[in-house]
Amino acid sequence: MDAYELITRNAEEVVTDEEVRELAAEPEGKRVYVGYEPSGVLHLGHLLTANKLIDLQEAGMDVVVLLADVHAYLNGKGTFEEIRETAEQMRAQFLAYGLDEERTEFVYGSEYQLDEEYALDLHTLELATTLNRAQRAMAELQSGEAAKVSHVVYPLMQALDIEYLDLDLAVGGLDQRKVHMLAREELPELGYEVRPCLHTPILADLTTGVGKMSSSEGVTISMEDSTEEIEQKVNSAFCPPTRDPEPDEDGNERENPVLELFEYHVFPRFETVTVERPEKYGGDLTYDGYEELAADLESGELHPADAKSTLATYLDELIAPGREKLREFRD
RNA sequence: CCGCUCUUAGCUCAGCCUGGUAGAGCAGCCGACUGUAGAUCGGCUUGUCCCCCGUUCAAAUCGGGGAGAGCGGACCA
Repeated sequence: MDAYELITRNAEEVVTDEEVRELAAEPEGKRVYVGYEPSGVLHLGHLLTANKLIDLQEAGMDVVVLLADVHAYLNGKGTFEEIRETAEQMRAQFLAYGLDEERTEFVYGSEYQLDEEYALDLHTLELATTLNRAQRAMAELQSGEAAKVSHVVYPLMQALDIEYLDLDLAVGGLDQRKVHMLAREELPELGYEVRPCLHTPILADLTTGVGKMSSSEGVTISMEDSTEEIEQKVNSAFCPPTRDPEPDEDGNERENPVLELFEYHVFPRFETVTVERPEKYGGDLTYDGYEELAADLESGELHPADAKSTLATYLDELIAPGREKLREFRD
């Protein structure tokens, strides 16, 4: 797989393709980042961008993981001390998951976001950005929460981070799109360079296949799940024998979350996938890629129940090391 | 600074006027049917009624005080 392919595989979009191709031509030493608001436990959403970071490391790039403690503070996530604690746990889980410790730089936002120069740039950005624009870019509010000034400052800081971390590429879930577009538009106004960005898909909700999987509602598989919990959650997932399910009664688009997890979590990390199946149902199956597996699910060759038990096994293997780390923190 | 409104199950809310310690829908859980899930059918669970004080035999309900949230006005002009 060449660098460009490695960098862009499983990406929902890159902005712009030309700029990313340029990076791919000479990936060695380029700095890329994802910012995470510290939370104690990583879930599959976090791990999706982590998969991309692993790809980028493999392509030769240097990875910066921003542990966004100031952002968490702005979002009302507690005191700095509490946020630090969860950030440390997060860091340990990322390393356990498979980020290369040698090529990963973990940075706390507070290391530079409180500097005078940063603050002045932030105010310049505030001056240049309409409330409406900032509001559209800000992170989703929890239901019932009222928008605060902190919430609109939040995305502006994300934009500045791209400059201050001296990055060549910004990575995030598709929900970060508006922030990145804001950054591309406003950074030049401050005399800074425009950087390309890359967005991963947003996984569908496990039980319904609708919308996005989130930790605040619905079912999420996370680093703290036991083998049994993973089996149980995967087994209760929505899984019609198709990769393109019909919309639900309310007309909402639905995905097949089981296939999504194979595509975005299992196959990127495993060369081959073996489905263990009783002789009664045809015996074991082996897949080298997502397409074959998806095709077999659609044709009926692979039954959803077997797909699920296999998925649970592989997810458990991915999660086990992080689960171990979390246990250490809690003892 | 002033005024108005709201606070009841995980969520959205009804009940309050005319006191008798609580309900609906959705969600959730369990079972049936499917070799998964969903859909369908059957069953079940859930509460410091925001807090404190008072009136009363009895307060979610009436009175007083307080807290939190939302909205509006005024000031700046």
